[in-house]
Amino acid sequence: MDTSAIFTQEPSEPGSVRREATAAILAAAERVFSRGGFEAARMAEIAAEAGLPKANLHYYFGTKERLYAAVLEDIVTQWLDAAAEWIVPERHPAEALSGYVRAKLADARVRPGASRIFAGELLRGAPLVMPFLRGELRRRVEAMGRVIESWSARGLMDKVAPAHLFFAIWAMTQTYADFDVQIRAVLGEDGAHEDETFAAATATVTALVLKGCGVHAAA
Amino acid sequence: MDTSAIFTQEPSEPGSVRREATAAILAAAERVFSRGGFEAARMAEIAAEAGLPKANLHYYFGTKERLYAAVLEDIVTQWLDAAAEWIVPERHPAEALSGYVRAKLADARVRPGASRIFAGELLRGAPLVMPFLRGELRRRVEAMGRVIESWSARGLMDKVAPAHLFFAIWAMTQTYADFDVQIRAVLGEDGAHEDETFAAATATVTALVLKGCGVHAAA
DNA sequence: GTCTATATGAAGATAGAC
DNA sequence: GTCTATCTTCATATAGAC
Repeated sequence: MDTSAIFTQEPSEPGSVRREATAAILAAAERVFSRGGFEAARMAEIAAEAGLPKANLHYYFGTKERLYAAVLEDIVTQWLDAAAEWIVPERHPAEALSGYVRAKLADARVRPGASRIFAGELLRGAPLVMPFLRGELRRRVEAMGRVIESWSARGLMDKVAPAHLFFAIWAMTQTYADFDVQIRAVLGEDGAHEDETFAAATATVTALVLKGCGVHAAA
Repeated sequence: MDTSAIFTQEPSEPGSVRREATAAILAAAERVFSRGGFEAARMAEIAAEAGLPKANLHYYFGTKERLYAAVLEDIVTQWLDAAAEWIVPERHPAEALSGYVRAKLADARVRPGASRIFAGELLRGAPLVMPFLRGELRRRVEAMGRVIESWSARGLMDKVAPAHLFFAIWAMTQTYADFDVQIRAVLGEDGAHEDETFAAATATVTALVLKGCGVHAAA
């Protein structure tokens, strides 16, 4: 073991302890909140997973609700990027929609907890994310809706109700994270067939969206 | 007011008080559990909505968990009937799938609380409905899957992964109950355009399913 | 800045009168 | 069978030593 790092180490960059602690707390909180939502989560459990005393959580975040809000903020921020990357007028709808579906399904698989926390927040009536839903999300859906309409106008796909198409895509993809337990139970999974399940899900959802919207194969 | 009913009334049919009380408790419990799931629900709140003292809930149902289980049982029982009515080999898939989608969307609109309670239970990891998922539901999906495959074999629709098709249908329809708050926020609803929203949802989901599965119009 | 030990309040459950 | 009053438990939050 190289112990020289002790000597070459910076004399504690300001906020480095804070940054590591808050990062550990946020990661632990995402895991715990994803299991049973806000109410079921216990501050003591989050503290234990973060490897810190319970009092530190209150020191850094004040209340349970503010910690939960910080986790939600994290999730929502990353949420919008995938859509902005794929749903752009320059792409052909075949590429855009299949790419978006694939990205959403991959995210549901890699980071199911984030989707579940968001789902739980909506089920509760969205007390905390309501401003986001009515503001930023609504504007994004309107903008993406105009992209869809431009594709329809160019004859690249059928006319559809754009917002409802997004509701459908979100529902079909996020169900693999949110209701994962149901899917495993019905398919009788022991975890061994994960790759086939993912492939079948991708094929099914992509086909429903592309053929369902009458998207012509890209030239 | 006709007070003669006091005299003509039966001398209290056995169990009628019990039946009315348990029905009131179950109805109140479904409303309260649908708002924030098991953990967030308060026995005092259910009692208040049922118009009964809190102790009566414990008298009739023992614990909060058993009351919750009774509500879930109610929901799950009604759950399977719609599927059994529509997904049968005698029907043409165009009629069967569109009828099933319409029934699920109508249910999501009329009884959104039931869908939300089930969603919350799945999000928690399905501690109580797991036996149902692995047993009855799994068998039903397998049976309905054979119906789908028979339609494909007869050339009435494309070959699809039947279980994933059902996951997609459930997701797209139940999202209108579970994430109702998000849909209203994005569409900017004040409750005035409910009928148009329902019509657009039905049209969009039906088109995605029928065209997505390559179902030919019924002869 | 960090953590132990404790206060405070709330919710599920029950004892016991009616 | 019904309900009031109370017990018990436990989770959030904080006070105060280090």
